[in-house]
Amino acid sequence: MRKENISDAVIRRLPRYYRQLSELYARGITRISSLSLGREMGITASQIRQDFSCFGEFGQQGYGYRVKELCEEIGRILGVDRSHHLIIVGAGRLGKALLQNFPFSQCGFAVDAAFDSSPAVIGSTVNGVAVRDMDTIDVWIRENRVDVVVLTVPRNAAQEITDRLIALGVRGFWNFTNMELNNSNPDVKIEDIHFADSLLTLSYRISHD
Amino acid sequence: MRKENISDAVIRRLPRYYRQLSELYARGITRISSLSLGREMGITASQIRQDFSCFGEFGQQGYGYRVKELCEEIGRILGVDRSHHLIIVGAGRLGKALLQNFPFSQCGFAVDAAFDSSPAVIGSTVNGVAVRDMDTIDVWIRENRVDVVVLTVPRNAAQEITDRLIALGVRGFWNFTNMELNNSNPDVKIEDIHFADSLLTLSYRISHD
DNA sequence: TAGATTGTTAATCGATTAACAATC
DNA sequence: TAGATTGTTAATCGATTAACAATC
Repeated sequence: MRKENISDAVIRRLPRYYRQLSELYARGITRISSLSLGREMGITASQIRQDFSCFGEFGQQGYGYRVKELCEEIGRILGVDRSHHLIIVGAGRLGKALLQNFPFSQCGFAVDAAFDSSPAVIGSTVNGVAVRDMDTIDVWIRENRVDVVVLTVPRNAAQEITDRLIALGVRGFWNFTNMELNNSNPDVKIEDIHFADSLLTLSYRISHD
Repeated sequence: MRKENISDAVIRRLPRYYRQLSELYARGITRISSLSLGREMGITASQIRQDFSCFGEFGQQGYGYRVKELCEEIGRILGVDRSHHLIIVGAGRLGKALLQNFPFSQCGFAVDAAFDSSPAVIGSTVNGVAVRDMDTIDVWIRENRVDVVVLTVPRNAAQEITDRLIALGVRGFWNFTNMELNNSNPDVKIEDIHFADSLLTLSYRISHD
């Protein structure tokens, strides 16, 4: 039974399913049951079937799921096939490291440009992506499709730049600034990467039990 | 009422409380009620009081919480005051970027060394930290305290290196390899940073609703 | 003292798990 | 056909919220 409202917990499991199924496919495995997929991932077969059933009926009774088809299906649900357009705002060390290392295209994202306000990097090219003057971002966004902005600017500039980009119509932010960004517009989606929170969680777990 | 078993959901909120309280303290605010803290963070006062009560009684009826004390208390719970010892395994772009940018000391971690197997980086120093030969890591771990290993090695080497480090007694891993690491030892704590999962979650949310 | 706000118990809500009829 | 495994409904479990006596 397809649902209209998918819970956050389910959504956050989708990339894991996608990753696991891609690996199974790479290993040459063509079919899998919820039971064995669950064993590999450390979750119950029940949960897997519940999760998938939010989006449709992808399996066959008595057989299981076809790995390739299910993987593609989940990819479509995640939007991997949509070739979203993305720009990087802040071409410091972190911005550059992402440009050089992160497989944006595998996630369905085309990196169209990077922006920075430092003359030291403006005009340079990182991994085939031109670094442009931050002052020209307004024009650029009006003339180009931008689905997601990767925020790798300094903490203190983060909120101001975000407000400006939202006003220009940007609706997706991948936030590396370690700042909790304020935003009242429900159409704006912000996904935070909080390195410190992650490390502190680990710190807690090695300090206790 | 102090609890023995703290849920994962609570633990993952602790760094957020810590961050928020640090900011309040920096702003010069000395006291806060669960109600106003909740407003700032977008969670209910009830949840805040429940969360804190897992660890002790930090507030005063009719008054609220002293920001400085509560912040320090949560810091202690997270282990920020313990000066944990950490090494970086894999001094490629990502490892270097973390060394240069991440405030390990603010999280209570001392970075004692980095390791890599490439002669191009062995012997160099990144942000004051020496990059050593991966072949010498066994000896090093035996002679030095290592609470956490930051894993920034290539995907295909990740599992093998992890197994080796676990055998050497390492119990905490901050995993940037984008691999699901297998581990059967319940004392070993692994905290994953899955960039791709995060971006795909964002992709889903901008593609739907 | 009166007002405010805690810590905690009880009620609600939502997510996970179990069970099973449907069917490949 | 018999066995396997799905999709879905019902039961359970856990986490969040509400309520309130205790008390600063």
